[in-house]
Amino acid sequence: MKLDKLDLKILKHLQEDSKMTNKELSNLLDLSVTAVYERIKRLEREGVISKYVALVNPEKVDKGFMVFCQIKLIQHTKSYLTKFEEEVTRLSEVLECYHVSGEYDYILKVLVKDMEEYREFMVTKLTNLDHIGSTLSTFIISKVKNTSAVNLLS
Amino acid sequence: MKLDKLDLKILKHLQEDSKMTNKELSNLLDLSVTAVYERIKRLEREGVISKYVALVNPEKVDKGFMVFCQIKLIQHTKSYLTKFEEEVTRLSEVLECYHVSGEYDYILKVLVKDMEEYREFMVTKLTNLDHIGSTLSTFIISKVKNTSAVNLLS
DNA sequence: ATTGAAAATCATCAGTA
DNA sequence: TACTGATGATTTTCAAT
Repeated sequence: MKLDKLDLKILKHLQEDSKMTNKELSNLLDLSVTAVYERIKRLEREGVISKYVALVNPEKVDKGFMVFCQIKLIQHTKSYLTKFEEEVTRLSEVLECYHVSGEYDYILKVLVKDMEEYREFMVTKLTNLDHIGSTLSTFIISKVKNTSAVNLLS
Repeated sequence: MKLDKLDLKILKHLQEDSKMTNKELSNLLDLSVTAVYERIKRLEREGVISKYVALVNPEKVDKGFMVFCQIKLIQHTKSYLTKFEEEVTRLSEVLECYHVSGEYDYILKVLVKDMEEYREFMVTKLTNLDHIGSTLSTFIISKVKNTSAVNLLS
C-alpha cells in the first residue's frame, strides 16, 4: 500500500494520541475533515493501523517489575516449538515473546508486581512448560525509553 | 489509588480497544454512561491510563525487522550513563531502552526495515555514541506474542 | 458515587466538483 | 481524491439524589 506524506503525518499523530479528532488533524494538515476521515478509514481497512488502545501505567496497577527472560528449549523439533509457543501465549504475565537468533531460542518480556511474583511465575508457570531447557532472567533497573510509535518520517 | 473491580474491567476493555464507547462499556458493566465516563476521567487524571494510541503494523510501513541490542558501556560513572541515556532516547529507531541487570548494561528494542538498515543504524548512530563498549545483537525470527495490555485481573 | 437528560461536539455519509 | 452540508451518535456537563 502506498502511503503519501499526509498519511504518514496522520499516523505520526495518531500513534502519539489517538483521541485527536479529525477536526484537529484537518487543521494541522490543511485538509477537510472528510479527507482526513477517509484516509484514516483506509489506513484501518488496509491494516496499517492495527488497533486503538489505552496504555496503562504498570506501576499504578501494581505491575512495576519487568523482566526479560531468555529461554532455551531442550530440542528444536517443530512440534516442540509450536507447543511452547501456544502455551507461552496463554500466560498473561508475558506481554511479548519472540523467537530469536543467538544462544537462546526465545525472549520474553514479563510483567509482574515484584521479585516474589516473578519467582512464583517462574516456578509455577514457566518452568512447568514442556521442553524448557535453560533460562536467563535479566531484570529491568530503570526504563530509559518506551514508546509504541513506529518511526515513520525518516 | 484504589481500583475496584469495575475500574479493572474498564481498563481491561480499553487496553484492547480504546474506541469502545462509554455506552458499550455501560452495557457491559451494567452502569450508567456517566458513571463509566467519570471513572474513565478519574483513571486518566490519576495517570492509570497514560495515553491513547493507534498501533501501527510495522510491516505495513516498511519496518519489519526487529532487533534486541544489548550494550555494555566502557565505564559506569553517573555522567556516562546519563549522557548515553539522553542520546539513545533521541534515536527514532529505538522504541525501547532499559537499564538492566546482568552482563550488559542496557537492552534496546530497535525497529528498522531490514538488515541493511540495521547495519546503517549500528555504524552511523549507535556505535557513534560516547562510552559504548561492546554490543550484542539478537535478531527476531518471528513474533510469537505482542500485546500492550498489562495483566490486570489475576 | 450514581443517575437522567440537555448541550456541545464529533463521526459518518450523500451528493458533487 | 477531496469538499460541503446534513444527520445521527457520542461525549461532556449539570442538577438532583
